Amino acid sequence: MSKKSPLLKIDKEEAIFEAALKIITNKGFHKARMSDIAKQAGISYGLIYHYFKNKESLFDTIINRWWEGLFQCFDEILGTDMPVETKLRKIVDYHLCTYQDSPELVNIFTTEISRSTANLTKDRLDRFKKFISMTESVIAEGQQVGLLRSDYKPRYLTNIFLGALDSFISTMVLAGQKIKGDKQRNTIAESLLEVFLNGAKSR
Amino acid sequence: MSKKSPLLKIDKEEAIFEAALKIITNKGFHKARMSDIAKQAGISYGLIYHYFKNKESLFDTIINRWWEGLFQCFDEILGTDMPVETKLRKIVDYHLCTYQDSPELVNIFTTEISRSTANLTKDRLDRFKKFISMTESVIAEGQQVGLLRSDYKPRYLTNIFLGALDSFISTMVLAGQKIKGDKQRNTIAESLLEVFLNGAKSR
Amino acid sequence: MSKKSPLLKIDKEEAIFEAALKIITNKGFHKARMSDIAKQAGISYGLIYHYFKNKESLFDTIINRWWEGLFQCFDEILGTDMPVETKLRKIVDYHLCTYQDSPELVNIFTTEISRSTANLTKDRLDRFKKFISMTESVIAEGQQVGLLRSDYKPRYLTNIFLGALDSFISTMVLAGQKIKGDKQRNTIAESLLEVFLNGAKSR
Amino acid sequence: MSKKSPLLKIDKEEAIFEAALKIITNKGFHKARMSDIAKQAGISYGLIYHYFKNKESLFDTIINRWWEGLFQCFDEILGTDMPVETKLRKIVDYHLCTYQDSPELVNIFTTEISRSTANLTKDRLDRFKKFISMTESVIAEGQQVGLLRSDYKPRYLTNIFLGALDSFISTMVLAGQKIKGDKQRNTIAESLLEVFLNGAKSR
DNA sequence: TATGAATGAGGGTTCATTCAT
DNA sequence: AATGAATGAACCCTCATTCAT
Repeated sequence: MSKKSPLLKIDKEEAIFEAALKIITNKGFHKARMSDIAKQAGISYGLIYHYFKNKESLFDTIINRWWEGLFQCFDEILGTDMPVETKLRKIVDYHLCTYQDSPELVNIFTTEISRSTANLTKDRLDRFKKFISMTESVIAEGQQVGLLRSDYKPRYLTNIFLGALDSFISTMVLAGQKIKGDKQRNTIAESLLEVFLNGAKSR
Repeated sequence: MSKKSPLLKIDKEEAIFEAALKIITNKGFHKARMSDIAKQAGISYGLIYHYFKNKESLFDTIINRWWEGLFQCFDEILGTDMPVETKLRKIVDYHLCTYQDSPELVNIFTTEISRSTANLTKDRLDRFKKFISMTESVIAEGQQVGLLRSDYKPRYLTNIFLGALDSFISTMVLAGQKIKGDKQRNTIAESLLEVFLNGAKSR
Repeated sequence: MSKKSPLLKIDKEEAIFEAALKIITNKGFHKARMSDIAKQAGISYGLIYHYFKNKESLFDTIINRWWEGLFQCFDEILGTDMPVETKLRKIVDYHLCTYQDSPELVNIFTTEISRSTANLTKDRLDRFKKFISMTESVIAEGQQVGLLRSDYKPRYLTNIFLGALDSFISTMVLAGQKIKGDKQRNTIAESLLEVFLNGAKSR
Repeated sequence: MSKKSPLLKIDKEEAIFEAALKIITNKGFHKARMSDIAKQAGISYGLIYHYFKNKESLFDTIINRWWEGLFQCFDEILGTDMPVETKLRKIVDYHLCTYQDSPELVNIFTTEISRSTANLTKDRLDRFKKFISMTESVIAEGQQVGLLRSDYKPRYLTNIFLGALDSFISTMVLAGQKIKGDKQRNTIAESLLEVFLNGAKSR
């Protein structure tokens, strides 16, 4: 019988993770202090270094969670015969669902990685390029099957697609908006896709 | 014939400005050191402080240049009877032309302001909101005149429009791409607009 | 028996305090470097900032110690029926005793606060004025009970009294003199008071 | 015929001197910037270096003016047969008259030299000690002729005398008081001297 | 003389990281 | 595992002084 119930290792690590998400979201990676994160997590700041090698690796852990989910999403998409519309919808859904669960995670991805060269390491850039090119392969497939117009480079259409998606997220992040319920999420996903598919449809 | 051609005051200030653009683009605002900027500008450390009050104000000067150009662009658009397509085209052109002239300026705007809450001051957020709402007014006009579908909120279409635009820029920034010549710029602008107008067109 | 006797937290803070006293005494507040103080205290540079917010607050802590002692001294004086001579003697004794214990503290008070407008904040000036006016109230009481001549403004006599006191201190400070033992302190206190009381006595 | 009447060399130097007096009085020697002084003097700050070697020497020039006047005062006193009361009165008068003419000069002497070890160089300390010992010789003479009590060391009485004098000055400086007219100056001088002479008189 | 642009050493402060307990 | 004191490199900014014109 312990007087208090200590967090398990995994819980403590998760607490630090969540704290880092919140602090980095609010102040940005550079202005986020390890002491801020510790305070937010309710632990002493020396302890962070038991769970994470350093600030950089804490950051990487956050970003990894994003990429792992996203690449898992692509695993379910690529090489299957599901319709291109569905594939695009899944990409959109991954973004919006993650935003629903953890707006901070999406925010950090958007501000610190997707848009910034400041924190860019080779590893990070590589994964980013991989993400772009996997999306592009879906777009290209859409052009091949006649869903999307072929007079533009696949890269152009990819930019437009991801740009529209990204912009929704960013705007909500900046405005501090939450996605309230699955219904609102569906509305956003559908309007996004419809405008894109309509605009880019083959004729 | 002078033995050397010393920089005029205005040139020196501009040299610092350009150096700051380059350094901040490469390292981000926080990692950019004033000493880096001085070295890049080819001047001594303290001289920056003759021309700019401090790092923050140097940053503001950069951002201001972007906003001034953009708001001037809107001055030529808002309240005129030019077609909505032309208005949207002008917004796109401002972004692409500025990118052509000074990719760094656009990059900094995109990474440090448009996406980041880290450097956000009230002033900066206000101007950002103003930009969004001015764009929205053009979109809404498009809905009123029957160019754009009215079953989506103007804010949604605005996000899609700006998102697509922003994404193009960001991708080029990340990839280190330059826009080569006016012809390539036109192609980008046209595909962007056509996809958007098609996708969002009233029917 | 411990291998070494580490300083307690409170001792470390006191060590910094003492180091600051010494350095500021020797070089003045402005020329005193935080690194000097750290070196003198035998600690690393950044540690000072664990104990004191910044240089200014370290300075304030020093000054506060002076004022707290002095105001406590007045608490024991004001509103009591002890003879005016005794009250004045207590004021003199506070100065001389503090000088005996910590010449640096008195020196800093004298040079950086009592005489200088350079470091004067509103708070500091207010406390100084309070000190003057409390002394003046003792002098005025001496005039009322017929101990001191009433043909001069109480403020004049106060100046003469405090001036003589201050001058003793300053001279010893400048000369690096120490008060050796209670007997010497008594001699100084008595000659000071006798000359003042004689010179200012009612007749 | 010049469009404006340029200041003579001596006037310009004097303008800098006066400006330095004012600025150093307000901000203290360390916080006083050369650019502040230049602005106050109405000249460019590079020009100060034509008239004064550096900041330190500008400071010395100020202090010298004080000492020169004071030592000249002692020249008229020492070795003459004028009564000791008159000699002391002349010392008091020099302080008060100088304060009347240039409160800043007296203030700087009081705050930066008489009380501070921060700016103390050997030269400055030597002159200060010379001043003390010349005053002491007058006091000692007073003891010899039976005007002042001999049971105290001359140095003690000197401290009391100079302390009272100094305190008047300091209080007026801190309060921003001016001496209005010769009559007020006389009152101050007389009360000071009377209290001292009474208190210290032989019996 | 006169200007003010230019230089750069110096110092306060922050904060990631280490380490003794 | 946990704490937080301790370390010190890094970086912004100031300002006395120099120098080209």
